[in-house]
Amino acid sequence: MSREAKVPVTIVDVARKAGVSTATVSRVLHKSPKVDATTRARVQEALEELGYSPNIPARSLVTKRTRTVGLVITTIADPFFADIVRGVEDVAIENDYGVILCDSNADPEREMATIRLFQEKRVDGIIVASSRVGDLYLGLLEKTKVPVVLVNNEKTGAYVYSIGTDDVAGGEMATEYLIRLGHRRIGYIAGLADAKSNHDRLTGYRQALRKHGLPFDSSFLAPGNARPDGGLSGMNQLLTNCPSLTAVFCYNDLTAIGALKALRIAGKSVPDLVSVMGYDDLLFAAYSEPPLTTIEQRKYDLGAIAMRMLLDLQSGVESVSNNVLEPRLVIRESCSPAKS
Amino acid sequence: MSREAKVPVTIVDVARKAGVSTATVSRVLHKSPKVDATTRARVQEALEELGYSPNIPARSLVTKRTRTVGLVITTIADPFFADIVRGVEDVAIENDYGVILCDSNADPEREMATIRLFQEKRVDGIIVASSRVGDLYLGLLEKTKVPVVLVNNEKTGAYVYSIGTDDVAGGEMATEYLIRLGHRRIGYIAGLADAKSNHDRLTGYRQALRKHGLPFDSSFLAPGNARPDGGLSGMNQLLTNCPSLTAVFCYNDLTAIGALKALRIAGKSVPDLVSVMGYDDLLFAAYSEPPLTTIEQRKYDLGAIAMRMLLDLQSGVESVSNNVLEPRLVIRESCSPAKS
DNA sequence: ATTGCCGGTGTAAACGTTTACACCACGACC
DNA sequence: GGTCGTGGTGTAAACGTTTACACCGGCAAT
Repeated sequence: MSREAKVPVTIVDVARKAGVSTATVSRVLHKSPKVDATTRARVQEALEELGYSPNIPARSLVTKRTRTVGLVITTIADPFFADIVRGVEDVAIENDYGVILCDSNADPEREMATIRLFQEKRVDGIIVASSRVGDLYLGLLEKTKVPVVLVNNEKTGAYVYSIGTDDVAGGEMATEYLIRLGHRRIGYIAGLADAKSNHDRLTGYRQALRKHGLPFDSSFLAPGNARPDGGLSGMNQLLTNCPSLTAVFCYNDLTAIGALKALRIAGKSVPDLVSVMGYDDLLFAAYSEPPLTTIEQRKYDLGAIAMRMLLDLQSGVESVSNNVLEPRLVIRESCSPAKS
Repeated sequence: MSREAKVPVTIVDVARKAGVSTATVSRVLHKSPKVDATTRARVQEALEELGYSPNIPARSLVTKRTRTVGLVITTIADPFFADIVRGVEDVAIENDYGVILCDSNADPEREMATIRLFQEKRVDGIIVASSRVGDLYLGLLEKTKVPVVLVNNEKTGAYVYSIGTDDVAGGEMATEYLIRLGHRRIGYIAGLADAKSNHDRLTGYRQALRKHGLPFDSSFLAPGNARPDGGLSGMNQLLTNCPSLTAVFCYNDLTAIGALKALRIAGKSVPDLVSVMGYDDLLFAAYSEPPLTTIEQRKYDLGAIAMRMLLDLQSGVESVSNNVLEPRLVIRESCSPAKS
């Protein structure tokens, strides 16, 4: 306003202006009770007038807290991770934390660069939603003691916590629904082979089969890559190898839209000739043709809870180390009773 | 290895171990040429053995550079922004920069919190891909002198630079293609009303109409929100108000998939009865039913270039202040010649 | 009236770097 | 044999905070 703010206003400028020491300024900044009301007011005013903005890096130097967390995900291009990011961020910003994002793209070199960056920036915690990587990080945290929370990838170890969806339950739920609809020959199009979530969903699938006395046939399995193109090629493979399939469970919704496209090209109508089940319940699942029956994960909550765990860890609250959220079946139109 | 690293290894630990001063250690860290080869080797070794990791916040205190940029986007849930984020990040990490991400969600309160956070963290630059917000930021940067680059939202001002797609060309290109296919009554489903990109695309649409001597009819315009639900309701409105439309240009692909769904529900087949044009060329545009004809934006490059501009600004290179990328028409199957 | 306590405040050290400046030894030049 | 670089190194101040500790003055208790 009247006062023209010199670019970097420091605590000593404020102190001088208010006629107090820097210690006192610092105290009012931290709402310490041990400062007289009138002094506080005077400082408050100086703060305003000068347009003071605390220098967090400087503060970090002495407090050893940066109010920053690192978040590494497989790829932001997958809307599933986008929602996780939203969750993390919302609770971070509520608590005046910043989030440094890195998508690893499953590139090991990139991952190492990310770790190094997080270390050098002295982040207060790390959230890893990149299932492939989990293991790599164990080394890091042993040394740096920075708390890590893993999303959808529980692991054990000191300073390691996790939050995830019960993917075996999800896989079972999906498969069981298909079985209930009368399907007997059900395929599975996989995600990234080394992802825990892929492994778990497949386990759920096999569990459901067993539970209903259905044989497991490994030729019903097709590889995928958690992306539409993988769903497309996986479905094509299934179509040529096992034309008798009447339903297919896809690792995720992205895979499913690829499968849908393959089916469309092959002229097999969905769900009349083959039923398609997704996983994740992404936004567009409701908009595909036909709308996708899928398993909902609480993506946003996965992120929000992960961040909250980190916050608790900061403040010394010892939170549970392994959290799991239940998946939920969302019925739309891509699955129908098997023709007998 | 043999040496057990004490958790926070500082430059003085290294100096002691190598028998040199901290200044020398700092010099080898920065590859200063003015250090003897044998000394350098000795320091190098100490560095390794101690597992030293520089403390960036501490460094920032003296250099006044944090190697961090702030990125604010409308919402990470829109894959368009996800790609921008990827672009920013890729070039950031290549240059050892960190990116603090914030999605504003078009919430003004949230936006202010974001700005404050960026300020306090003393970011070296800010990238704004949240068109609505641009203006808000002008105030901030006047004071802090931190360089800002705006994506798809050029503005003028000191310290403000921009990179964007030529949206009026894009809008014109889209509309013109429909006109060439013989369409005469073409609707437009809008995005966020106050977004520059929405305004520009609409301008392009009107320009194409005028160019081909077609009248502009404001009842052919429907509101949207840049999301599928807005596309759905916008299309429904068009369907009831102007049943004679044979084509519709959508603000973006997300809007288009909503429109596609509305059309499907109404039993109007695409593209036979009505042609649908999108914008952005998101990944799933190739997977929708029918595959979407759309205008491609170089989303990734938008982000990458923005980050590069910031980097140039840091190093004093005076880069051009207003960059624009050309859009491109991607023909798939959602548009066909008008039935006469 | 002395003592003790305590609310309120200031002093100064510490955090981990970078860097201007001073210094030293040594060889080259005159 | 001085003088002058000059390559290599160390010293110490600075960056903006927080916080342990000391200090002071006044009030209550004795």
